[in-house]
Amino acid sequence: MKISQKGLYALQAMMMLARHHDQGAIRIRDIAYEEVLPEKFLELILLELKNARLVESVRGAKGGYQLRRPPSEIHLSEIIRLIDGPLAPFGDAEQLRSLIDRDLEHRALYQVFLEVRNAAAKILEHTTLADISGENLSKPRKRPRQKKNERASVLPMVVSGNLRKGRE
Amino acid sequence: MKISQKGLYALQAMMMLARHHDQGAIRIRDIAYEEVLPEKFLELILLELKNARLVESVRGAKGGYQLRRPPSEIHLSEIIRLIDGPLAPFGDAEQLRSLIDRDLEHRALYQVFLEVRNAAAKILEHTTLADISGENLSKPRKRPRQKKNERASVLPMVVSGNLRKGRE
DNA sequence: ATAAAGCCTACTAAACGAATAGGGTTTCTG
DNA sequence: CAGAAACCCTATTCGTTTAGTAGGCTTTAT
Repeated sequence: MKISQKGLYALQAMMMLARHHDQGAIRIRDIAYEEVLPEKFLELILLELKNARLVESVRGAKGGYQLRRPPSEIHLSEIIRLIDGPLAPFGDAEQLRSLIDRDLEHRALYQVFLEVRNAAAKILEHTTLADISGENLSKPRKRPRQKKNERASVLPMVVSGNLRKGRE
Repeated sequence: MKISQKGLYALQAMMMLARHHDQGAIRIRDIAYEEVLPEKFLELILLELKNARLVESVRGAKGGYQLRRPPSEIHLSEIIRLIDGPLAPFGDAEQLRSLIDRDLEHRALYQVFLEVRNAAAKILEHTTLADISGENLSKPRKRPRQKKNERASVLPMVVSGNLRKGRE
């Protein structure tokens, strides 16, 4: 899966809405300004997010956008799938399963593709806006406590020694 | 990371060359025929694989292509990075690390992207052509034995109960 | 009434993806 | 040594996608 510029904008906008959750509707202009996104393009993205029922709009003067669910119940996978399509590196999961069944010659290759998509899904289907938007101001009633540097579960802290091999 | 049609062709061609490893050079036409790939397009791909020194060519009549290393020493990540670029879902690993350092607002998001890329890298940097090309005829001197259904390490056997949620 | 918002469709320029075309160069073989 | 058989390499094409921009329409607060 490739995340496009548009996909990144969508994620950033959603993070911003998560930060300002329970502050009522936020205007497109304010989101665009705060996140430094092209306003008209953002408008299209929010429209899409609204049609997918991830956000809701308030029309007319004093209108704007807000999340339809609490940040802790919106997974990154939902946003990414909506804007950039399936998580699999090639085709989608269903297609890969079918190829694994039918294309004996390349079965093992598609199996690897499916493994990659499952690894991505595992992460993105378990990470929510609450995990990444730095707004544990709302309901942080889980786990003992953590002074600063919250969301320790999501940030693997340096991710450890990394197989680096030239490019990438 | 998104694997393009071209990337898939490259992987298929390499798998084919792996199967016919130690049989000398194979003509483009034969690869194209056996794998059912557009011949002229495949030619470009092989040229690229040659320039990246993953394969070598024999020119003139009776010429063709062959792997430069044994299949067990060619990782899928090498082919994918060459043809389709970095494994990260957005930018590349280096860029993501830099964004994690510099963009405090979106730090956690980029961290998630990096996790996804690391998960993909872990799989693709550890899977070789030998693992997926079904040619354990060469040097199968590892692990006790396995009658049929070899390469058990690579095929997670159904991948277990899968978080399925509508699309993907 | 009017201004402030979101709604929605259309358009565009540039880049990318997937090929195709065709002549050039090298090498085997008779 | 003359073909023919291969790979070599650059250019071109055509359709799609990406990343926007434009602008009028509708709804609502004041």
